[in-house]
Amino acid sequence: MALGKDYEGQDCNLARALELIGERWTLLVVRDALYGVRRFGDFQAHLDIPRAVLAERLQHLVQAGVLEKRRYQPSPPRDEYVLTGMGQELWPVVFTLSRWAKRHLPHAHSDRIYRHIACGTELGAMAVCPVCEVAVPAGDVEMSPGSGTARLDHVSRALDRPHRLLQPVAE
Amino acid sequence: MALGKDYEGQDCNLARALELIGERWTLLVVRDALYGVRRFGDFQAHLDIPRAVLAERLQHLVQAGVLEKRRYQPSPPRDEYVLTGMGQELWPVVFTLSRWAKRHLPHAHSDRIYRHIACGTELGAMAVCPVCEVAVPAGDVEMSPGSGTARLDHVSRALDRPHRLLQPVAE
DNA sequence: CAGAGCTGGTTCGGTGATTGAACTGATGGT
DNA sequence: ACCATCAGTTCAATCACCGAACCAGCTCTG
Repeated sequence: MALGKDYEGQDCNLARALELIGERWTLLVVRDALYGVRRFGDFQAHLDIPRAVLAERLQHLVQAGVLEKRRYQPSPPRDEYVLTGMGQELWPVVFTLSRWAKRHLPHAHSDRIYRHIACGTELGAMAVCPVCEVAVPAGDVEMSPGSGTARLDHVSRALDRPHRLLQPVAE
Repeated sequence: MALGKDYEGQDCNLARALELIGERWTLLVVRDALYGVRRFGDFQAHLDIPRAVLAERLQHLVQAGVLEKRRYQPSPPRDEYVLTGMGQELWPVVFTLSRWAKRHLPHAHSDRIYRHIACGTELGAMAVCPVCEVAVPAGDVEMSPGSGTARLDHVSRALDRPHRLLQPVAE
């Protein structure tokens, strides 16, 4: 969002959360991270976001402890951004909101399907597996794309195959 | 946020949802509506939001079908904004995000407590009642304020007493 | 009946965030 | 030496947000 960025007067958990992940693009960055996107260029290609904004958002998320910046090769020095435990626990938020949109917003096409890997069942309300009756964490979820994407970048193509959440997208 | 407002390239439910409720203030308006705030002046007093922005957000939410504008007195003509079914189903989103903030963000004080009215149990993950084992809709939730608010407006004071969600705040 | 007050907005100039395009810098491949 | 890749940074123009002031319909009070 273009937000002035704080909600100072609101002494409320929700407002605190929104100061962090309520900024424009931020929750989509988290979603991509859940999908296994880790590199600056991959976020950029998939989200089509101005590089300056992406850099700023990643830095915020690292500062807040949602992402961790981690060197994956020494030379040339390259870093990747990986979700921390705290970041992974945003999965229910992302899932719940996405599910709401699917049920209530008209133009929500491209419905990806999320299954509990242990049993293959599609997740129900609140990211709970209706068979196992447990809340399924992101790492135990497989995503299969619904109708395929209209995007052509390499990240979108990689995500067009069934894919375990948090697993790095194949290059 | 100052958000540009669309995420055109993202053929994704989440992006659709964020185009609507991802704008600055919007989710706080929904939260207040869940708390039973209905009138323009009450939203304004409680959120401390510029009136122009509030007017625009309310209009968006009405257009999208999240809120309904309803005349509550003929003369002088006065309207109130009430959550539709679609709007009420944002409760799990609000609860999940609020709970995440409470668990993971440092300065999340003022933790309100949410109980299942039928049995008095505090809600667990995903807005599920741990005793009854059902997902509790907003109308069956009672909120009690945790540590009391720092705000002095009449809406905050009204919400400082235990209160059933969706029930209009007493004037 | 004049004037003040309440509710629910709209208008407006100034500030700050976002955008896209161009540029940098370190490194590696040929 | 030359080109390419990755991960950013810089910059001018645009857009959204901000707060304060203004407005309109109606009612209440003196």
